[in-house]
Amino acid sequence: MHGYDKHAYEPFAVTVDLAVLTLRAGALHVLLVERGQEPYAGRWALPGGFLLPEESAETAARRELAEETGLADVTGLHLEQLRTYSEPGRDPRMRVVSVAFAALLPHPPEPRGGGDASQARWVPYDAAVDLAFDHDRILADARDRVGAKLEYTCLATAFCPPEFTLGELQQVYETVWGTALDRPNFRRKVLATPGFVEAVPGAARLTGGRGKPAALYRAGPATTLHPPLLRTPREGRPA
Amino acid sequence: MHGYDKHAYEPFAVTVDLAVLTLRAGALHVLLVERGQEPYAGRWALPGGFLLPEESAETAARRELAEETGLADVTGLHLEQLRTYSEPGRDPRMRVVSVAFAALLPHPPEPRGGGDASQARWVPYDAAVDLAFDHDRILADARDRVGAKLEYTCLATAFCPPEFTLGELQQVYETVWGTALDRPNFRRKVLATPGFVEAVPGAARLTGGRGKPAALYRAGPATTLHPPLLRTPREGRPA
DNA sequence: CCCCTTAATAGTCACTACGACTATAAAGAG
DNA sequence: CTCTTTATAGTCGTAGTGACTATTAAGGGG
Repeated sequence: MHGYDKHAYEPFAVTVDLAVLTLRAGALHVLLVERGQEPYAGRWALPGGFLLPEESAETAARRELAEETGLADVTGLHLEQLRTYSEPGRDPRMRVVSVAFAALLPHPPEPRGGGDASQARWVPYDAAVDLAFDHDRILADARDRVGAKLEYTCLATAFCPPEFTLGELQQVYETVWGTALDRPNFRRKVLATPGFVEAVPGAARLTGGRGKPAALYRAGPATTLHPPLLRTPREGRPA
Repeated sequence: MHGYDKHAYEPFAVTVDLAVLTLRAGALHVLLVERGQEPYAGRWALPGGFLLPEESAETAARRELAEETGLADVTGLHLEQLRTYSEPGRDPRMRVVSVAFAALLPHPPEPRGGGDASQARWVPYDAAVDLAFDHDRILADARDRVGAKLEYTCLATAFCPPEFTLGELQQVYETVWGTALDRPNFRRKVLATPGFVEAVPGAARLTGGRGKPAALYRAGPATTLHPPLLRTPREGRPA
């Protein structure tokens, strides 16, 4: 362990891969880049790249996101380590160990290609298939993780702008989980959880024109939900 | 991204570190090895070591566990990736990225030193301080993760032998969480969760001699708890 | 042998959380 | 003005659970 004598020290390439998720027009989207070179040239992939000698995986993840997509200094970016993929053969060129991240952001700007990516684009989650490397699996793992964390953390606000309506917050849950939620019950639950959201006094937003204006809320100081907001097996009514 | 042109490919050493947890005499213990060489020679550390070229991190974790501690082919070992630690400078010798695992096992055998470890030993969790590298942090993260997963998964049975009493299962929760639970309520909850445990027909075990013999149970097919078994802020009565 | 202790198991009660639902309020469209 | 849409308020019944009390089945000490 941690010694040179017993096992030869073998060098590995270490990369980061990012599953950047957001909500656009009520649908879950993921940020993909088109690969400019072999292997998998022309195929879509998650943004990512090699770790530099003097940076942590978290730092590298932010740098790569900025470089490849032009999403520099995004406000409200939630970055979270997913897991590390280390199966031999996952990169046909060489031995690569990749630290995968899930990133959530609100109000996504339009990305541009850059770095090694010929272009970058938001792609609906369901259309993001047949990706390069094992990125299909990483993306699925990211969605699973995010869906699970919605249950017992306040993560959902990471998909929302600084001020949002409860309807928008509910849309986050409905979109990620793929289920419909009862609006009064959702509202009761969120407001009953101390620190989840805070009312913005006197503010309201017209919801796309029609209907009663909704009150605005900000994310509160809480990070976990006690008790959790469970996604029950059979919930909601048809949308 | 994943190209050679833009960034130089920098080699890293990749290791695995294991936080192997078990219950001994009603207390949480962690498996530690004494380092045989610099850096941190003589200090206690989590078992672990370098990844070999043709193995995944999971494979390496099992191999290192066997090599360094003599715990070869342990039955009922639960191995789970925790996260990857990649801060520069976490190893004074060189740039090392480490994939950390949490491992749970029942009825631990007495380990022996081996490999690069001069000795291996079960250490009570609270006594496992001042470890080498950033292993204090990894160990704390492992305990947090296990404690959280007890709430919404059937992980607790991984600490128990194949057949166990509900009292033993409750001890797992109480020990990891550090709280006392009400026995009748715990029982009601566990038995009401389909697939958590299955009764072993006609079997009972004398519980240390005194008291009514307890019925024996096996782990059931379920993996998640719906609804979860929450550790509430103020729970239980003084032990 | 009886009674005490210990631990497992059974059952009660009240309160909370929540799913399902109805009702009201406030906006725009026609 | 009325219809539609969306937000918000409130009601009702039930499942889950915290806090208990009661009973059962073992060993130990007199």
